[in-house]
Parts: sequence; C-alpha cells; structure tokens
Amino acid sequence: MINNYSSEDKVLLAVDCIIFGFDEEDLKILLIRRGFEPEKGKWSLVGGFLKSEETLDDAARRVLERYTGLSDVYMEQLAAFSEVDRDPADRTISMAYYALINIKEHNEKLIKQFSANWFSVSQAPSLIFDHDKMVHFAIRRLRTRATTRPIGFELLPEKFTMRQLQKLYEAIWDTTLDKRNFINKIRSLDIVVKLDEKDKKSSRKGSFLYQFDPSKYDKKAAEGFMLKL
Amino acid sequence: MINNYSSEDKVLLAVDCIIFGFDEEDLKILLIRRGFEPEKGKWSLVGGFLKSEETLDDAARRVLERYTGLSDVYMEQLAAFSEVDRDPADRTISMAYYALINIKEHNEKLIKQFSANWFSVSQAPSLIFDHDKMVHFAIRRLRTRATTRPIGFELLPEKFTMRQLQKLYEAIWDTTLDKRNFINKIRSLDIVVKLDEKDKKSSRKGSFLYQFDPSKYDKKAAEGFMLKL
DNA sequence: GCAAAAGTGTTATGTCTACACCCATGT
DNA sequence: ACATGGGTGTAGACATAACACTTTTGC
Repeated sequence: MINNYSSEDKVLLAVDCIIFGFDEEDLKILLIRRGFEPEKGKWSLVGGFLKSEETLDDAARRVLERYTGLSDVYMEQLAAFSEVDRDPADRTISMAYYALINIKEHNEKLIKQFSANWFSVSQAPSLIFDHDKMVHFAIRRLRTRATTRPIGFELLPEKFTMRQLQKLYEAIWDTTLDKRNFINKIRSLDIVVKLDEKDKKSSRKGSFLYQFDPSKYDKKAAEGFMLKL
Repeated sequence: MINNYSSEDKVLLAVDCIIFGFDEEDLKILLIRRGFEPEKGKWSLVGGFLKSEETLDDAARRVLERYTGLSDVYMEQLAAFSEVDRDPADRTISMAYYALINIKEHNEKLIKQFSANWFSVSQAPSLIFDHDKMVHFAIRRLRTRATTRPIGFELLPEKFTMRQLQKLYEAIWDTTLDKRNFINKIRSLDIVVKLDEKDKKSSRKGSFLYQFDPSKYDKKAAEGFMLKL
C-alpha cells in the first residue's frame, strides 16, 4: 500500500496576511475589497490558497508579493483558524501570517489595481469571516515580539530618527514613552549606530539619523539578551 | 456560482500533539510506536487527521482523548509544519499542538495498547518526519508561556508542595533556582493558597500543600500582571 | 527674537539576587 | 541524638521610572 491516508478528508488551506505598515504616526494594516463571492466587495485581508507544491511560508510570500510587489520581507506564521463554518462557500482552514513592511516601498499601482487601502488599526472597518480575530491576534503577537526582538526596524526606513522609532513603539503599544528613558534604553542595547547625517524635515534644528546594525544585534542575540521597553 | 474555489488544491491536514507530563523530577513527553506505514514501528508523536466537520482544536482534543483517556486538558495550538515532502506517503500539512497533563491521571491501559511511553525530553529517541522540530518548538513555547502565565499548575496534582512546583520550573527551564527566592516570588504573586495539610511522603517533617486559586489568578490577570521567574 | 522640536543626566524607587541557619520529625 | 528535608529574612546590586531645562535654527 503506497498511501494509507486515502480514506481521510482533504480540505482547502488558505493563507491570510496581516500586513503592517507605519506612516510616522499610526500603525496601519493593508486591506482590500474582496473581488469575488462570497462577501464580494467587503473589506478583507489579502490571502490566497495553498498550492500543493509549496509550503505555507511560500504561499504567504506569494500572496504578499502579489499585493505589494515586495519580496524578502519580515513575515511570521501566526495561527490557524478552523471554525467549520468560517467560510460559507466551502470548508477552508486559514493560516494567518503577519508581515512588517516599510510603507513607503510598496507598489502603489498594485494597491490601486486591487482596490487596497491602508487603515489605522484603530480605525479599520470590520472585515469578512474571522479576519477581525486574525488582526487582533496579529497585534497581540506584534506587541509581544516587539518586547523581545527588534522587529520595529522592519517598519521604518533604513535611516530613521529616534523620534520616529519612539513613535513607532508608542503606536505598537498604544502608549506614550519618556523620550530620555527611551533613548537611554535604545543606546544601552547597542544595536543601532548614530550617523553623521541629520533629518531636517521634522524640525528646524534637525535630528540625527540612526541605522539598525544587524551584526551588532546578532552578537547581542547570541548572548541571549532581551529587549524590554 | 456557489463555490468559487473548485479549482484550488485540497490537502490532508493532520494534528500532532506534544503531550507533556511531569513526574516530580523530569519533564516528559508521551510518544508512541507508529502503527502503520510509512515509518511503521518508529517513535512518533500522537496524531490524527482533521475531519471535515471538526475544528483543529476538536481534532487535537480527539487525539489526546484517544491516547490518554483525558478530556478537559490544557492545550494550545503551536504552529503548522508544511514542508512539501515532510510525509513521504502524501502531501500532508500538520498542525502541532501541545498539552499539559497530570502524569498520574492518564489511562495506563491505553498507554499499553498503543505501545506508548513517557520519555524525559532530554532522553527522547529521534522521531519520524519533522516531529523532533515540533518537540523543540513546543519546549520553547512552554518556556515562554511559563514566564507569563501560571501554566505549570496543569502539570501538577491539585495539591502540591512548593518543592514540587520549584522542581517543575527547574525542569522546564533546565536550571536551578534558589528556594527562598522562588517561594518569595510565588507568594508575592498571590495566586496560590497554603492549605493546612502537609505532605509527609517527601520528608519526616512534612511540607505544606498549596493549591492554585483560579479566582485569585483571574483577578491578577485582569490587572495585567506578568509572571517572571 | 521666538517658536518648535532636539538633545541631555540625575535621583528615587522598586526589583532581583545572593546568601546561612534553625526547625520538626521519624528512625 | 541524628539525619533529612522544610522553612524563613536581609542587605547589596541592579534596573526602572520620574523628572526640566538648554540648544539649534528657520522664519
């Protein structure tokens, strides 16, 4: 017998992606108007079905690239959603993924083509199926990840100011932080380098730009440190 | 059109369970000798296929009950494993779950019937497919969960001594802890109650028994505390 | 010269860690 | 009486949190 599993049920497996971006003020997610039934025209996460010759990570990357034009992006598997009637059209199980992208880099044309839109997480419309649950799950995960790993940098341009970084963390946790304590903490982590350039868009004085240093981070991570803000 | 998804691939979805127990000394996992091809006779996690009328959580509970006789157990979804060739017999994706059970309560007969065995996590044999990866993933998750939530109690009898609790945490983290600091920490959390009974099995003097108090914990959890040991 | 954001240190508080001795009991 | 594991408190180190004023420069 080659295959013992022939009597078992097969199901459709989808991936849905919560794509986070940051616009210097708010934490945002990318949503599209669904182009087909059921629930055509309603707001939805971007998603697609797993093909039998790819892994779930492959599928998630394929979906992400299709809707943003971006590859090589920070992504993480979140959780499977499997309520029996979650999709009225057919029995589908969905693996939720979340991605962190630099909001300036995605392909504007694709966004228009798919009637996609960025929404602040606090002002997003309600979504089809169980997608709202997925978004909440993703925000929770993002918050815990941000306390242990420097994932925030994925959401910023390569060069950023301390103010931007602070605002990002404030957006992720929906809180306010003291700027002196914040800067001291970041400096003590020793994972960013201060550049000689200043960003003068935000103020007359201009503020110094910083850059995340992956090699410094890797060294720190190997020692088993933790990032608590 | 009732179903737009008819052209999409369907796959087999399995659940595999890492079942943790604690025998007062070591953290253990329950493994079985696989009863069918491929890899018949090799050590494996307990698992089964998702049926189309149940959720993944249902399937995991069904598997757990089948092999241990236990229901109403702490379980948590871990992650999906989806390498294309992970199971040579057919394209299957597996959702890993982990469960924490009181090792004294499982059904001994079932264990024998399925040629199952408890192994210390440090001495487990190597497993079929990607099950070793699943186990490592589960241990990592267990360690992080144990720092934020009092899941350890799931692995102990209802009444336990501080010594048992400490040994459990030492086993989870593979470390040693100072007993005074440990007890002070647990007391400061205010989620266990000290009983008037003593357990005299472990020493001549006997040691006081404690009990986890879910209502105290819920109150604490609502305030958003964290458990760091 | 003034408005607007950037930059910078210190102190008090709380938390974590290390550490050693007496107690109760069964044999 | 002694061996075995149970139980208890404190002081120093460390990390966190609170806090206000000066600097730069474009207008």
